[in-house]
This record gives sequence, C-alpha cells and structure tokens, in this order.
Amino acid sequence: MAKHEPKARMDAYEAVFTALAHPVRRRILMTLNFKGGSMTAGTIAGIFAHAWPTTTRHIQILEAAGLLYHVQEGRSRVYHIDRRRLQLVHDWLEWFSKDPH
Amino acid sequence: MAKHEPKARMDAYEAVFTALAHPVRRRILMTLNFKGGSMTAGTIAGIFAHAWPTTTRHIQILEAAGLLYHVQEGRSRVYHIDRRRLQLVHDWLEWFSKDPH
DNA sequence: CAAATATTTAGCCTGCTCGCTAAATTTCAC
DNA sequence: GTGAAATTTAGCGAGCAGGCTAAATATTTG
Repeated sequence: MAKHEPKARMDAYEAVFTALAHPVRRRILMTLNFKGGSMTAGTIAGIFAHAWPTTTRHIQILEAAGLLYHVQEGRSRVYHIDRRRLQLVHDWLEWFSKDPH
Repeated sequence: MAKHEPKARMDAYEAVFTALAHPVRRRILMTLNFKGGSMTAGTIAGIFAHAWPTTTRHIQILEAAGLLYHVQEGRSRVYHIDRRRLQLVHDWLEWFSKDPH
C-alpha cells in the first residue's frame, strides 16, 4: 500500500466526504441523478422546504467539492452532476476490499 | 428506482456518512484496516497528537455508525472494523452508475 | 485491598454549520 | 431603460462538533 496518499488527494477526499455528509446535499445529488444529470437552481431549490439561499449554499458546497458544475443559460443556472468525482469515494472504499498485504 | 428508501436505511446512511466526514475517523478506519482489522483503544489513540478522550469520542461515533465494534480483553478494549458496513456507501454510490431508468 | 494500568465519562469552550431575512446582481421583455 | 424573474451574496443567530482537562470506572497485580 501507499504509505500515505498525496496531500492533494487528501484534500479532495476531505471536500467530497464533507459534501456528502449532509442529507440535503445527498438528496440534491440523487435527484439530479434521476432527472438525467442536470437541473436549474430553481428546480433544485423547489425540492426543499428551505429558504432558497439555504439551498444555494448547499449547492455551492457540492460544487466546491467538484461534484457539480454549472452553466449559465439565460437567467437560469443549470447545474450538472459530475459523476466521475464520485469515483473518488469508490477508490477510497477499495482499500477495504483489497487484501491489505 | 425505489421512490424513497426506507427510513431506517436513511438513518444508516446518515450515521455512516457523518462518521466518514471527519479525517481523523477516516484515518482510524484506514489504520485499523491495515493492521489487520483490530487494535486496542490505546494503540489507536497513539496514532494521534490529540488528547485521548478526543480519540475516544471519534471511536464512539464510528461505533455508533456500526463501522466498529469492540471486545473487552482484560483491561484493554480491542476495536474491530466491520467492513460489511462500508458496503452501505458502496450501495449508495451504485445509484449513480446504474442507468437511472 | 492498594496501587497501577487502560480507558471512558463529564463537563467546559470555541468555532463552524446551517438555518433565516434582506439586499444585490444578472438577464430578459416591453 | 424600467420592471420582472432567477439566483446569489451578505450578514445574523442558534446549536452542534470537536478540542481540552479532570474525574470516574473497570481490571489486573502485588
């Protein structure tokens, strides 16, 4: 095994695992996934009883973790899921299925 | 897809993802994994610069999430990893690789 | 049983998370 | 360019997370 993984990767883990720690954020990802991978900010905010700015912040955390990115379309922002980024979690889990020697 | 998963499973996700959100806790799991799956509380605490009670709490969070369990051995507590519980994360990730229809 | 060892429990404090409301920004439509 | 629509930014407040020290709880040993 690699004795320690590079710092950059550690930071990536940190961002991604932190992002996934909140149920609202997991639900945003799930919904996005089922709606084909993209939704406008407004539609995402519409899922929740929360005030809109609350959702905005959750989205930003997901985006900072690289799990989302957005494209401006007219006066709407369309958020897209980046499924590849979830691979990071998968990679982390792999350590536990591999025989550690 | 299941429109919504049962509440119990949601709680399980919540506990596990929360447990994995902290770098110290991820590191405890990793170390445990590489040391063959079990270590005493003292040895685990020895990894970190933290005061011992701080580590105790992290361990408790992992245990509450079902990722660890312990066996008393003399005056030591031996903590064991429960790798099966990590399967939950794997299952969650699966939603994103399956075609959502 | 007294002392030593291994570890947890109790309780305190600081700072970050996540909710809110109000204000600002950007873009489109008339 | 004014107004409406879509969304973010700013900033506040409560509560939880995670660090610490001191005290309590087993368990073994002499």
